[in-house]
Amino acid sequence: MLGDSTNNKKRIGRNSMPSIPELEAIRKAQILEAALFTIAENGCANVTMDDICKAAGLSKGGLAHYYHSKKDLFYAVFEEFFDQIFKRSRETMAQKDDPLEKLLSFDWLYDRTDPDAPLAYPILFDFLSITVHDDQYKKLYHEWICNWVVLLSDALKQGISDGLFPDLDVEKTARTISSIYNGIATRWYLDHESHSTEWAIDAFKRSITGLLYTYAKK
Amino acid sequence: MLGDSTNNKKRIGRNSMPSIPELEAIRKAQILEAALFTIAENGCANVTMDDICKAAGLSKGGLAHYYHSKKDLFYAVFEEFFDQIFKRSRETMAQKDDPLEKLLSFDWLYDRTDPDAPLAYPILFDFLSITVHDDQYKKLYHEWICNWVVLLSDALKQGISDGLFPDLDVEKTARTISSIYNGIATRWYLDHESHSTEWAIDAFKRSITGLLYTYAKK
Amino acid sequence: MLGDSTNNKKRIGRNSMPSIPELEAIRKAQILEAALFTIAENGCANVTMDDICKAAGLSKGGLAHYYHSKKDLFYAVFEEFFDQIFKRSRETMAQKDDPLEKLLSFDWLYDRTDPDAPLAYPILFDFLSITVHDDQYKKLYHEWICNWVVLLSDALKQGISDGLFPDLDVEKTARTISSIYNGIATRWYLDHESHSTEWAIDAFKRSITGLLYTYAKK
Amino acid sequence: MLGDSTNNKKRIGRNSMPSIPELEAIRKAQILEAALFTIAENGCANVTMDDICKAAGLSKGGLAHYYHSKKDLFYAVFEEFFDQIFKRSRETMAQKDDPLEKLLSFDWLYDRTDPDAPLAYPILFDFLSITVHDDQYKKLYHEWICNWVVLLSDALKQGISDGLFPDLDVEKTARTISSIYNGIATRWYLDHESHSTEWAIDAFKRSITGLLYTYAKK
DNA sequence: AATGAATGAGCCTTCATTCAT
DNA sequence: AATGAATGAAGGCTCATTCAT
Repeated sequence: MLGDSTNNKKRIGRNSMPSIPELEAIRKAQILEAALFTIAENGCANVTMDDICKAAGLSKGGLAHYYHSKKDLFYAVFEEFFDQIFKRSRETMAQKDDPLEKLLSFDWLYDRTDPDAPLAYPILFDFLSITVHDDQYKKLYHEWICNWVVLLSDALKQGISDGLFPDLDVEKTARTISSIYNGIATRWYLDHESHSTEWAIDAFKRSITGLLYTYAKK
Repeated sequence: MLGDSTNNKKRIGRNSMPSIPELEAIRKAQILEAALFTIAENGCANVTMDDICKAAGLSKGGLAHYYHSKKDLFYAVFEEFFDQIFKRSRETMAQKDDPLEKLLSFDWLYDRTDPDAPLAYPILFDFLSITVHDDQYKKLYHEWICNWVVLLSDALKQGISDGLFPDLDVEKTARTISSIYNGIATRWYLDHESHSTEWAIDAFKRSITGLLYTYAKK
Repeated sequence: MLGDSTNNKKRIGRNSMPSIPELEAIRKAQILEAALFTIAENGCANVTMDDICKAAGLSKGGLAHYYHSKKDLFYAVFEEFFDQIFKRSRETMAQKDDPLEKLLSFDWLYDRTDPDAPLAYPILFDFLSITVHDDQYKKLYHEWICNWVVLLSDALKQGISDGLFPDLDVEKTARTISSIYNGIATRWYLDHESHSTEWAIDAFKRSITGLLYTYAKK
Repeated sequence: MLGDSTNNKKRIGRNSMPSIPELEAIRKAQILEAALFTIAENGCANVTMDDICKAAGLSKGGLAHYYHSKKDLFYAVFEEFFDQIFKRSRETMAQKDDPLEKLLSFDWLYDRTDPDAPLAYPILFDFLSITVHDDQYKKLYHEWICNWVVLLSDALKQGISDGLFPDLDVEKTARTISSIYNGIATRWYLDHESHSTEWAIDAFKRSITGLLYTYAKK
């Protein structure tokens, strides 16, 4: 999960330093987590380094010791975010055997009670709005999509070889499936009033099952 | 189109303006258009009031006379943006007679040579990232989606009564169609390298035609 | 004189604005003067923009309106400083008719009661220490020296044509004279305890009169 | 020479150091030398303690162990600098027998290929600009000048007793000579474009020989 | 209606110094 | 003796907003 610590507001005293060698990794993880929460809650545009310092229990200088600029830190947050989201996606998918169930295994992201939802969506929309004007972010987006397409492609290939799916254009299908997922997710998250979780899951299933046959090569 | 003036950067001489009461409307339109262009180019986070003043050919005080705060101005920009996008969508759809063609008439938004593309996408992503944290924006988003769903629903209803589409749940289908459109558009715009216009149009068509039958009531 | 205003600490009220068109020049002069005093008193290294704001009776933003960065402002201060010092030097020299007296007319700079002394020396030493590491400053230094050499050369030429000085290498002599002046001035200002004004004036005169004959071409 | 070590940037292994009481002297010398180089290269205003730590191959804490504040360290650097410069001056002068040659023996400081030049001048100008506002520095300057005047006075006295120089006011002459040297050196270093080494040496010789007779007591 | 000078809060960043280990 | 993590004050700069003209 994205925010796994139980005490993310605790001030870091000079005494509580865990031995030494992993300190940097530990601190960076603390900072990233604090930043993730803070950004998710308030939006990139409204988050100050001070906010993150407070959330991380560090002073300005302490934070600067690990991340040298706001830009660096934010980018690291997004990298970490995609890592974790992708990790969870892969794990969730791996728990299913049936190829179709694998494709549909992302519906945990349509779950408002899931602890990742209030983090993932705000982060994602901030990410996209930055990406429009930033090539480094564009590259990260591209890589994330690639990873995801590979994941979906594997499930599709398995379905084809199992004879469950028709012979279809795997990559294109995977890209379309993931796009649809994103489209429905956006709507579900931002206009909850008109888009229930049931609608989202249902729409996703219908779209995907429909697609499998439209993309059939013959 | 979103930016319709032909001389968007020209400084406006004070003398050549009509001293009539419509001056306010004229000035507000000038400002909105200038702001729209400026935001689209640089992103909300990077746009200053000064930037917009320059683009609008007005001074700080002049702009303040019409929009009393940055927040007000930006909200007005987004309102205007959705108005114009929706207007164009409706007009484009009205040019088609066939219900299916109506549903597919949005593919002008997958056209990189369309002058609206470099405006609409940046504005949209900025809008979404603000919406996450702002209820006023959430309301505007909701209304925009409603309008769009009505538009699509009309086409769907016509298709059903014409016997071209099966009897399906009109509203849900409309919501799903518009979500899919958004999902594909996001991908197409932000990862052009891997998502061609051909893919986008094709994916959109396949998804929609597939959907029409999955949503059939029986 | 370098600091000519009588009330350089007065706060600038919004009411006291003198008409309009020369406002920028007036403000810039106020700021430069305030900065000059502040730097002279505390040294570049210890002066903050806030100090200068206070001295100039302006807010941070007000100052930024006229000088966009500390670097810009400081450079402008040094430019102004050299302008004024040179202007005074030229005027003082012009008051003498005799060529030798012209060469010696700089002794006003060995006058501790002269209001320029406590400004000029601190500014000069700060300038030189920056110049070591800054090519833009080197250029300004070069130009200043050029101007001064021209001034001295004119006096030397007059002395030669009047038959008062031997035929000598004018430029080299001028450069040496000005260097000697600087050397003595430095000593006089920074080690007053051991270098009286009388010593300075006397040393300067002896050096110059001695020089006139060593530089004779024959 | 000012920077005498051959491996000025090499990191110092802790093990290879003698654990004897002279360690402190060794460390202090390392630090001073590193600081001298760093300040000369970048200027006091631009040098951080970190820069010096890196140059000295020590950590922040390690440096703090020997010099308790930046101010302390910098002052020690300037003390050391004057010591070394003076030492070299005295040795160079001692190599000459003729009193006039002794007076002129400083021309090694007009040598751009001399390894001390790029250190001595930057350090000197930084020193002077600090001295303006600091009484401790003023005292150091005063002492340095005293030492130098003594050195020159000895040569002058020898010249008088040898009958080579007229009977002149020794101290005043010494002060003037050293001032002239400084004046020419400043010019030579900071405006190389217009002041060649030949000019500097020549101007220095002419000034001094001229002086010897103007300062004659009768 | 329009200008733009002026404000001042707020932000990111730097850096000398401290201190537990 | 030496490290380097952490502090926190301070500084330069930005920018939305105000207001006299």
